[in-house]
Amino acid sequence: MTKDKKQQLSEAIQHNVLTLQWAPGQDLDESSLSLQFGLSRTPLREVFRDLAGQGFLSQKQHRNTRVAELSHQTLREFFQAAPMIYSAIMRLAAENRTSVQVQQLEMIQDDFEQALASADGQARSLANHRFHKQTALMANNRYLLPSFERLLIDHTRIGQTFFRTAGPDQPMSEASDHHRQMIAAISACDVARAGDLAIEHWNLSRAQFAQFVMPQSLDVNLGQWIQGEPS
Amino acid sequence: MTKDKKQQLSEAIQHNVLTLQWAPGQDLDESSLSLQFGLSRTPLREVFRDLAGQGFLSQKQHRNTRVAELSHQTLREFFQAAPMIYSAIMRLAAENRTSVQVQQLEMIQDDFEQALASADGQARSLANHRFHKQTALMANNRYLLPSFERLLIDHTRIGQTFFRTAGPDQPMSEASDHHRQMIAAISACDVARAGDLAIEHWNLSRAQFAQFVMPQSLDVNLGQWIQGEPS
DNA sequence: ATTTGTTCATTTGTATACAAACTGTATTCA
DNA sequence: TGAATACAGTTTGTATACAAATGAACAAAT
Repeated sequence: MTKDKKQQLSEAIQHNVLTLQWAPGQDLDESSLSLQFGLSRTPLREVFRDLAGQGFLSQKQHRNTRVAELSHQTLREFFQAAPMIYSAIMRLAAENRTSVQVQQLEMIQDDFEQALASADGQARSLANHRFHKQTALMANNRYLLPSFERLLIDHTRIGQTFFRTAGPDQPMSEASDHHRQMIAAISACDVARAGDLAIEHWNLSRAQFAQFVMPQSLDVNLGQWIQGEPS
Repeated sequence: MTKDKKQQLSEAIQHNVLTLQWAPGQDLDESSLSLQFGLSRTPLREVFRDLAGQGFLSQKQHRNTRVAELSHQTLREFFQAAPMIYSAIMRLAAENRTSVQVQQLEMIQDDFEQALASADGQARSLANHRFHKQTALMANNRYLLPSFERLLIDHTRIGQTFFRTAGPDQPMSEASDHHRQMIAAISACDVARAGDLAIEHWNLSRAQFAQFVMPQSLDVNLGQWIQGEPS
């Protein structure tokens, strides 16, 4: 049972984008990818279009498809939207979750803790991604989902540095504690508590961002400077 | 300068979906549409995919593309998400707007008032759609935008009945007043006031929904009953 | 009489050839 | 030398032919 090739391609792209193996703004080549995945350009372009719609890639007329940019302006918009959406998703998850979904979330959290124990930054980060994606599934709201997923994509990309660098110590285990408390709140349908936890968890992330992102954001500005200067 | 055919097609589809000329759940035929618009199936399918990603259409593997459904469950999710997103967009619009955008919004509002004066329900509804879409542009946040646009699509579809039925009297002029006050708040960068107005405006909509939508929602349930019964 | 299986027509999905648009290089002219 | 332009090569966009999947009609069997 070889899984759908388009699905495989889509997941591979998502993986490469989320883990920063493909850098923000990086160009993608249709023909080489279609060769690599044994697909013709038509279905490949459909996958590109889907992923562009979801915020993984970005497309412009007659220009090559790129990995979605991650600029200074992007970060600003991110901070404006994230706390509200995260807490809303968490509240709705507590309200609408099914018990099966709670069990799945617990399994995902087990994976996350295992990943934390390992030294593999990508595994940690992706497990964290899956955890939050599952909460969004539990919230079960088609209107909020697209915004949340876009936030999560960039949150995961920004968090790469953090998950790669940090050991299995303080802030990591704090995040994991939050996850456990979230599961408890969601499981108990405690809407208010779930919302509060989202904010608390978010504040932890914000601290990480301040530490790890700002240098990168500086790099971006530097790049613009260099481009603007005479050679 | 004949505009891009794909663009034309996309706008035509959006129009038909928003005005309910194409009913929720209605099947679309690729070959007939591609004939009609003088496009081959390849670019047509790309437009379908885009619009499905934006929430106008819905697609499933090996099944024909349909107009996005509008079910009882959808409405429930709509009411859970709309107040929060609407007020957030309005607050951000007040924060981030440019003066050019304010001028554009005023022009759109003029169109809206003209449409109200006319008897054309579609024109009213679409003008209202454009007004709110412009506020979303002013909010200038790529994360919130997709959720807001999805909400607006279904808001406009649900509102069709209302805009078609009502005369140019009480609730209509109240909505228009709200728009004017929103423009003032946004123009003055009064973030809190803009957020409050969004809620107020939304409550007006909610009242309309209670009046006009519930019968439709009953129809849906009825349809399910009939299907479940032996003939 | 209802269910199960098979066939065929229709529709969706993919490959490929071709057309249009863009990018970089070289050449021309001031 | 420098700007503008024309050309070539590469990449994106479209048309079309073909393959795969689905659903409806009909036959067979329990």
